[in-house]
Amino acid sequence: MASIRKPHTDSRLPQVLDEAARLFRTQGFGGTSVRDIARAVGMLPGSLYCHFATKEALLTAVYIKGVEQISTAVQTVVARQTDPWQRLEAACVAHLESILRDDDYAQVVIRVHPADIPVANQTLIDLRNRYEALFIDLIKALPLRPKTDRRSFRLLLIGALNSSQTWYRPDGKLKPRAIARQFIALLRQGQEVLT
Amino acid sequence: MASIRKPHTDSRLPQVLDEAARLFRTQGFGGTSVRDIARAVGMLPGSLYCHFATKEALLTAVYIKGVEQISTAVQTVVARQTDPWQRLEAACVAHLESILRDDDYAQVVIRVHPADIPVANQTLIDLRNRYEALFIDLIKALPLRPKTDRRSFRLLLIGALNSSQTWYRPDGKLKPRAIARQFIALLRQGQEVLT
DNA sequence: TAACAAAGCAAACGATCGTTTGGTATACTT
DNA sequence: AAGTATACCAAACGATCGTTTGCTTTGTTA
Repeated sequence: MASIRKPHTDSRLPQVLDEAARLFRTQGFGGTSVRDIARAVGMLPGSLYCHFATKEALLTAVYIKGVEQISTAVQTVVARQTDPWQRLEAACVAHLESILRDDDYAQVVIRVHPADIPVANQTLIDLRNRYEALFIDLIKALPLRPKTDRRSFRLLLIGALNSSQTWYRPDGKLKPRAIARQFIALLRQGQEVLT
Repeated sequence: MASIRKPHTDSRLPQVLDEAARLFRTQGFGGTSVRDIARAVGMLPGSLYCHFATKEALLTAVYIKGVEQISTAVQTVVARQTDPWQRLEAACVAHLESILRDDDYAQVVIRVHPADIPVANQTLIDLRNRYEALFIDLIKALPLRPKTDRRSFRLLLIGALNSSQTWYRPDGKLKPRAIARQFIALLRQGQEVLT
């Protein structure tokens, strides 16, 4: 029988994750050294390795929490809607608010590209896909024209949403809600029944 | 009067650019060392600095060539079409073929994010924008519904196109032509006049 | 043909990187 | 109360990084 020990109550692991997420988001993975993270928390660089075997393992932990949090955010707002299009738009709003404004962890998931982290590449891709699977279901429920390729629809929408990180400015005109509304409108009006 | 001297004919500058583009594309900017590039060309690391003051300056040179080449590719195919929608679709096909298949330089422009290169950030953004301006004109010529926000239209489309680099597989079903056709179809049918 | 400048070699510099090792204090378990 | 594992400190290791310096070769210009 394996007995489970409680960890020390004074562990600074949560703060390590928070600062890592904040720094990875602002400076990228390669642009952030383990010394940066340690300094932000107020500990020594080597101490980080009590919690993580490698820098990539720390990134993976941030990634996991990011996927969890954005998944929760999306599912929460989706549950409040019944109409398929409104559910999708609500998902897009929550997605954008997470990766543009609210959530350092979620921002890392989009900002840090798996292709740039060879040793954790497939792990990070799997985590991304686990989240994007939510959109597969949302789009499956959409009343689209016959012969519409739902995969293309999803790749178009998610690609556009994630790319907003490159041009979004907090002081700009387009806020997350407006972006989602515009994108969904452009896609939705193509699916309306011709009368 | 400034006299112009021809550079040495045996300069390996072109090969340096080629190998840099190839390595930046496959391994990213941070994942490629100047030693990697020098070794690929067959010269010593320090010799690169006869041509470039910094590693970022080398990246910028690759970026410039990438923007030039993809601009040329797009403008060439666009010129063959007259219908606004066909012009846009032709542009998307050329864009995708460049960044997914044909052009190491163009791939670097999309693959390497300005946000990850602080010292050249604005320069790289400006180069990207110079290219994307082509799409502003193409979209301006589109017969869209009244009140359609053309900026959102452009951000949606270009974001989706560029994101294809993260999921595109050369042996997959969706080739560049098909991706462009699908994306344009999804956007175009929303603009058709209701009868 | 003499002078000059570009291209590259050879070797190293200083800095920074991720990580390791060994010791210590503390909190939890039994 | 004794034992044990966790969390962190302190200090350093080895590797790799972008870059610099001084010299040599070579092609171009005048």
